[in-house]
Amino acid sequence: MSLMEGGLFFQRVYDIVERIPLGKVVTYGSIACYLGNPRNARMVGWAMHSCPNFLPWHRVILKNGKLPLEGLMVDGTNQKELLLEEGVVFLSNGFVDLEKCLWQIKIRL
DNA sequence: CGAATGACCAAGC
DNA sequence: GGCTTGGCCATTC
Repeated sequence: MSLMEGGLFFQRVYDIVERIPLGKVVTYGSIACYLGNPRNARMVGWAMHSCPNFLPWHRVILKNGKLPLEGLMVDGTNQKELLLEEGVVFLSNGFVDLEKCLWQIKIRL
């Protein structure tokens, strides 16, 4: 609310990201779709770029299961390491196993 | 207010 | 399987 109040969408995105269960992941497209605009995935990504550090930002990935910031260090660690600690399953190609770990958003606004 | 930006997505090669 | 192109639309400058 007080932080980055300029974007209403951003606030919505943060609200959802904050509720992602441990060991689960969500795609940018899913969030955008849940917010009403399936094509807003790009905006969701931008929202995450400015997301507060207390959010589980590492649980938000690309729709094909790939990590957006794979290899890059964020806050002392990388996204894959954080997900592995939570028990997220990775395939041999380095992508997240969406079949097992994709979280279907079932919360009410 | 017009132009640029972006941690995306789908389609095509 | 990977790289390129076009489209999308709220936020920023």
